[in-house]
Amino acid sequence: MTLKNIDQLFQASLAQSDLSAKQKAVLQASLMLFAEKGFERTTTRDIATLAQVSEGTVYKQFKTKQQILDAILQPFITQVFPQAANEFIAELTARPVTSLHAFIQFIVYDRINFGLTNQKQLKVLVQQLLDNGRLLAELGRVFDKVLQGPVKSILDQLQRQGELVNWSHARIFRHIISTVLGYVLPIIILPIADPDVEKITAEATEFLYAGLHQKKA
Amino acid sequence: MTLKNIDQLFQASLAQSDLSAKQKAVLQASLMLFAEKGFERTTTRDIATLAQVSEGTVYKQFKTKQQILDAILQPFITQVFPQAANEFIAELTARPVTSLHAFIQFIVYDRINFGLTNQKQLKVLVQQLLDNGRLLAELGRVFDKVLQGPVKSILDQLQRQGELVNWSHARIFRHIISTVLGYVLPIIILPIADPDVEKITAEATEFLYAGLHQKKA
Amino acid sequence: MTLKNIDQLFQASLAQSDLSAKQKAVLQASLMLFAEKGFERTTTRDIATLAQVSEGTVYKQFKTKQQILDAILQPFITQVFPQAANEFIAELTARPVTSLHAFIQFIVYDRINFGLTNQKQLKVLVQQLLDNGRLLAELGRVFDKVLQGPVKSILDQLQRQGELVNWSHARIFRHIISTVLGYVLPIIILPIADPDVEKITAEATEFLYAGLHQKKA
Amino acid sequence: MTLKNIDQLFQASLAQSDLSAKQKAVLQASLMLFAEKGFERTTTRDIATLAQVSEGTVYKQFKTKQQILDAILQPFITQVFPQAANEFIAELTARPVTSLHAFIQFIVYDRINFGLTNQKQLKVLVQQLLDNGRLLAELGRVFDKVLQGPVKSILDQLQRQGELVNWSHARIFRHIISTVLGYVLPIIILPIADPDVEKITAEATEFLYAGLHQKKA
DNA sequence: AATGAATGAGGGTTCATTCAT
DNA sequence: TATGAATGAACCCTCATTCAT
Repeated sequence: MTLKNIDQLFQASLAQSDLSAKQKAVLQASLMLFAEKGFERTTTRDIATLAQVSEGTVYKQFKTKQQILDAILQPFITQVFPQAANEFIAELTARPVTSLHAFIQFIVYDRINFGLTNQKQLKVLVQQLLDNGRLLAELGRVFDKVLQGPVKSILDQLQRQGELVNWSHARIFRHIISTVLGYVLPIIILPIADPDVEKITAEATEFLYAGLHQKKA
Repeated sequence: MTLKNIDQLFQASLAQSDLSAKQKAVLQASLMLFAEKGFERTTTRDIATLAQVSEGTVYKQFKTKQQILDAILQPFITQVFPQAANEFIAELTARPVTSLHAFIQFIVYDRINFGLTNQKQLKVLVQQLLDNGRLLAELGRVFDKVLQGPVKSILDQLQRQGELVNWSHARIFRHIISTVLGYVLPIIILPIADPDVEKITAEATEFLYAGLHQKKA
Repeated sequence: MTLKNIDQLFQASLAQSDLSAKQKAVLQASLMLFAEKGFERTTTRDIATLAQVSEGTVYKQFKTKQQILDAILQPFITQVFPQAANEFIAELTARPVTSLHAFIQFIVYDRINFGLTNQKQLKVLVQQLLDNGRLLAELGRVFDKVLQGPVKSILDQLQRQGELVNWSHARIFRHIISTVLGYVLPIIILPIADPDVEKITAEATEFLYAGLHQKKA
Repeated sequence: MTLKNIDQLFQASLAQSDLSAKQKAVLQASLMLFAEKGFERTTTRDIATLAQVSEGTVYKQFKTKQQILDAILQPFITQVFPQAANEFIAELTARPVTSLHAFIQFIVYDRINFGLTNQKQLKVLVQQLLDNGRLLAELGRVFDKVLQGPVKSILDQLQRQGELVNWSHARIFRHIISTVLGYVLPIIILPIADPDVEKITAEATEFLYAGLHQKKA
């Protein structure tokens, strides 16, 4: 069974770390608070309180508040995102790609759900990405990796079939991502209560398909 | 002569305000510092020093540090963006819309330049948008307004001509914006030294045109 | 009129500094507390309270607690001790040196009084000298300077008269200092209530005279 | 074979105590660290680490950090110093006292060597003596005791022979100690690399002999 | 007995904000 | 009006001490 939720992936990542239960609670609480109020406005006392732990315990494992943030971000880069990518790839390869439209529809639906399921976590990440170029760079590397595996062969196949425009895979990905984010980010930021996922998916898919499919000569 | 630079618009906005020269210097300095280091990491002493003003003076006009931020953000909403929108509209109406492709090309080129010219200011804004939903909402209202004026008639015309897909203007705008941001935001965040504006414009235009033009029956 | 009291010299040193009244109060309070409880056991809150000042004010002038200590020690080196040395020299030159015995008697009496009058200040200094070799080195330089001026001519003269042993002035000084400290330091550390200055002076003088005067062939 | 080194005496003192090996390691490590960085700047974690012991173990025997210091200081008072004194006395009695000059020369040479061999330990002690008057008082009692045994008879004999001035033994001792410390303490504090023991001994002996021997009528 | 994770009071320091001059 | 010294709450972090295992 696949995990579609960053929380679960984050838990799993924590589970296989050598941190004690309390240290994990610290990271957990930090994630919540950083998402809610931002890094700067979260105090170490807040963290300790929410984690039901003393302030001293917070600093047992992590030397500084910044290291807590790093400890949260690092698994995102090295674990959560690759893992999410892998599962995404797994689902992709599980089903035979019948057409470009089906492919786009799947991706859009999958990623929109992913985004909406993990609103809180994405918010922290986006905030940090803004003054942490390194983070974005590493995230870029994850995308590159995704673009190598089965995605590459699917795109190649679709291009060979003359269904998909002959652009670089990176460019195609950029368009897909920005279109999806065009729907997801506003929802994350304002928070919109009940987004109509079906409608969103339909709209994004329709636009992307039109933009990416090969026009017949 | 038109202003393409937020700085100039911001100056102009300040000029017609009833703030003293020192208060303007405070806002100016605050903008610089908030962009550079973020709101939280900027101290009122930093601001006073850069503005060549005493800390007391900073608090003469603004009751709190937060009010300084508001004072910067408010003109963005009420002045800078509408002004930018108006100029954008003015340029748009100045030239007769010959075709959807030309229209898209113009918008994309114009907005990409706008974005790249104002990287610093946009960074502050994006940062604030993340934990200030109200800001995004107001920004949305500005967009709505832009979508009423000449843009509306242009889009209507293009749709009547059968060139532009029959989607809502808001949706069309969303696709344009997200596609442009897909190129601009990475440049703002990492900072990429010399972006190839021509290539970016060509790619975004090509994709948007394909995605938005009406397929003949 | 001469100042025999480090407190007064310290005040005078403060008076001609550009520190505000509150900053001076901070240094004053720090001196008291460092003497009483030691540097480490004195908190910045203690200092603020005794100085009748907020903790923020303590840090207006001095960036760290250590800098407060430095600010106290530095004038000791550059002002208080040279000043004390100068006054000592002045008194020395004021009276014609009639004999080695009178010379020793005067020095011993003067320095013992100096030490007993400034017990508290000396205690801070001695404590700091222990883990601040630089301080001792600079103090050494002050002694060197004292050994140049009129003291030099007096010792030279006494040696030429065949009254004083033909040792280096530094060595002679070392013996004088250690003998005086042999009486003064125990009083400073335990604190002995009412030291018999007359008796102490007599004993130290008798011993030093015996040790330092030239035995006739 | 005699022990001239406080370390060895301290070891011996530990050996006959009922402390476990780990507790001894704690005291050992504490001594090292207190000497190096001072009591306040030494953390219990430092001690535990150097002693290769857990922090819990440190607190098994000693209720507080202060008790560790006490546990170190107490043997100095009750064991190390008396032991050192006894050995000093033993050596003294082993050789017949031929003259005042030989007596002084022996003491000076012996104590200067003692001081230079145990620089680190003396530094801790001196530091503690400064804000621990009780310690100095007890040290005084040790001196008193030394002044009772064979030293007393030697001094008596020298005084009867008309070689040694007729001052109280305490006073004579004070002069000897302060003269020796006048050479030893500066070496301990700055640390001077290679002190010329021969020269120091010669100088101190010469001065003390002149100061203490009986002038013929 | 030994461990070391956990505690929490308190330390030095910062900084938004106030106010006497 | 403008200043910047002064304030003090609150921050991040340390460390002596405790206690479950």
